[in-house]
Amino acid sequence: MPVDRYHHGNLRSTLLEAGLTAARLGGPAALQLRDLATASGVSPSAVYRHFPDMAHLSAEVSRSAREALANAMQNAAKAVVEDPADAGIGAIRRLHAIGRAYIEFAEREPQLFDTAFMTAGAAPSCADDPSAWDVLIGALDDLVATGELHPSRRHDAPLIAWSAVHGMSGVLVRGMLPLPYLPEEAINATIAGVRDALQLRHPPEYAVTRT
Amino acid sequence: MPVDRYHHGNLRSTLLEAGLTAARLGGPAALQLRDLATASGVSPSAVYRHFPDMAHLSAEVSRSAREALANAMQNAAKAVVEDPADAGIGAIRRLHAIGRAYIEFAEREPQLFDTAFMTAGAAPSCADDPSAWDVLIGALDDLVATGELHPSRRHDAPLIAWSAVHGMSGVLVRGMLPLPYLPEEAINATIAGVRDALQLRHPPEYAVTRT
DNA sequence: CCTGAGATGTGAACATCGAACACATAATTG
DNA sequence: CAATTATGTGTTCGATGTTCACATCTCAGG
Repeated sequence: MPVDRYHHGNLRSTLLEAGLTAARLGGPAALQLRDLATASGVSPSAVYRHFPDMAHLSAEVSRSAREALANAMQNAAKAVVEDPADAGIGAIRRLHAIGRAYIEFAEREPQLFDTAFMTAGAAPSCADDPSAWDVLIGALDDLVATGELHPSRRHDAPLIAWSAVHGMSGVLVRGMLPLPYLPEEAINATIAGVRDALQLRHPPEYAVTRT
Repeated sequence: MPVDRYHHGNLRSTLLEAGLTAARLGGPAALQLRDLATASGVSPSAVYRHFPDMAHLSAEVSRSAREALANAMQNAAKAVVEDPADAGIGAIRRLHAIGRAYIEFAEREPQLFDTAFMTAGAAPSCADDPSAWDVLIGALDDLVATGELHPSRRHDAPLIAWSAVHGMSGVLVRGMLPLPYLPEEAINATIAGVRDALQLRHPPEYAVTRT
């Protein structure tokens, strides 16, 4: 249908889509105005009708990447099955699930993860969009509500969880994990570390020793 | 002395120095061949006599930044005073010190920290240089030697400490710390989280409540 | 049904960037 | 002293983001 029309129709969203695809494959460096314009079947100057700047386009793509990350976490949390006999176990498993989803997103889509957090000290706060942070806050509130997390630990809990999970993601994305460690055990160690730091129970399927 | 000479003398180190200064002020984006050449009082093409590529120059500057970080950690560890009555306390305090030094380096020199870890999945391993990782390993071995860290926790310990400290650094550098948290308490929370995850003692001066 | 105004896309510029080349100059070595 | 190597210059090239005059489409109001 959209062939040979002088006007594109919805160039803005097409550019963002092309940007997301390019970022997934080549990271922030692949976000180039001329490439995205060509991929959208349009001349370079047309971009400026929808974005004041290449930086603004990149920022929007980065925001989309953060959204995709938050969605991955949310989906992982929803996939956790509740234990009817023990409400707290579900909350603990959800925290594990979102942490694991975060790191595995970084491992699965390293370039996109890099794009998500490429802003160099620009953003004054993270409060612009419903983000991974909010998903984490929700999970921690659940833990307090079910009595699994002591309220005195609630204040620092997001900082501990966020820094550990975000840090391990960055390590994996940059290929900075030294030998002989493997990504799989690194992820498990990080999740377990957060659990121990927050003094949470060990839910059955995440028991370290099984024998 | 070095005026109006056709040959610079030691252009390579001058370029690296200029690169480090530029990175400290403007981050990876400020590492531009022409600027560094001009700052070194030399024509752009001269750079290629000492580096095959701009990417190689940037990589060297990045390596220098990682070195500066490792030095900051090492110095912080050396500044810890031993307790003659309790050898273990010193080891615990050294772990705290190097973690704090890492994060505070990122806070003090965000652009340089960004430059230190700018490589996008390029490096296959981190084993190229005596790095922050080695300082961490040394501190953890000390903890085991003094009986403060249980040997069974030694294996995962570097992953836990590294991810948490590196992650909080990234959060602070990118200005991603949400309100109402302050950098100071975020740093304390991260250090305390690592300590709890590794089940270490609380050394006196880092006691949370003092009254 | 026009018709003109605003929205959207094009093409040809320009400045700047990393890079490549031939050439100039210094340092070193036999 | 001669010649080979090392190091720096000047010019040029392709690619990139950006701008501007112009072209084309859309659509509301006579």
